[in-house]
Amino acid sequence: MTKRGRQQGELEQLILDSLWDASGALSSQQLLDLISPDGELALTTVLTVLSRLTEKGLVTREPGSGRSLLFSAAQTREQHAADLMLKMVSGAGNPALAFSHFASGLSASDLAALRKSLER
Amino acid sequence: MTKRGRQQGELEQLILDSLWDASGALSSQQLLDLISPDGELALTTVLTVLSRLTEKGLVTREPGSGRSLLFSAAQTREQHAADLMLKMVSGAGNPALAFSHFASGLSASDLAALRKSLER
DNA sequence: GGGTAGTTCGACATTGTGTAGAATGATTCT
DNA sequence: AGAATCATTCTACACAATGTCGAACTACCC
Repeated sequence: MTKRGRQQGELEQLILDSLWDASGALSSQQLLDLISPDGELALTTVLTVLSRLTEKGLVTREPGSGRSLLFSAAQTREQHAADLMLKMVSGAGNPALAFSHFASGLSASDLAALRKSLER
Repeated sequence: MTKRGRQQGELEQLILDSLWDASGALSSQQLLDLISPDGELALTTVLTVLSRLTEKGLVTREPGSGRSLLFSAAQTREQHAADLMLKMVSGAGNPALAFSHFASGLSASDLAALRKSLER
């Protein structure tokens, strides 16, 4: 067997979600306040995860005021979800069949949204 | 941090794929022959992975001839892919937006298949 | 120039996966 | 029945990804 392919951790996901929910870019300290208001986590923990997410290309960094950095998600939450869905399709065998299962699992409103997005 | 919810390893995927490609249920030995015709892997390796996949609910086992067991995938490849896609949708934030990204990433033929599967 | 806020480095624990030898248990052969 | 056989389960170890930080480092501000 050769080597592996990635995972998605819980804290990584939490941080990504926080970045997506935020209006703009956030500092590490702001992230910490959002994720762990009770001071459960250390700031360095957040920073470590942020650098790992950056390595994976999921987060970007830009200089903020002074010595600090501002972090933001590299893609929107929706683009990210869509990318993952597309990856599933490639490994789905018979896409037409997969789509029909997929469609039957969608809620009525999601189904309507999907139809609409295909209209153009 | 509390507990996790995992992903998919390489050998696990290979075994799932073999089960999906097979016409019917397979014995551990048949699986081994498919996956590692050169005898690179040990039979116990395959069995360990099979029991992990069974724990995850991805593989089912039934009694075969004699002492042996027959393994098969719990769902079709397409159902599995669809389930994963549906899970993405729930975490996608704005599904309508996710769908439009998704649609623009599909090939023409996949797009046609998706449209058709929504027609009823 | 020294203090400080914020980052990077290095470290250690936990868990998931790959890998397989040893132990167990059922089937069959004589 | 007792022995030989052979598939499964148990136990174990290695390695990578992730969670978690303390310590060291460094740029900025006064």
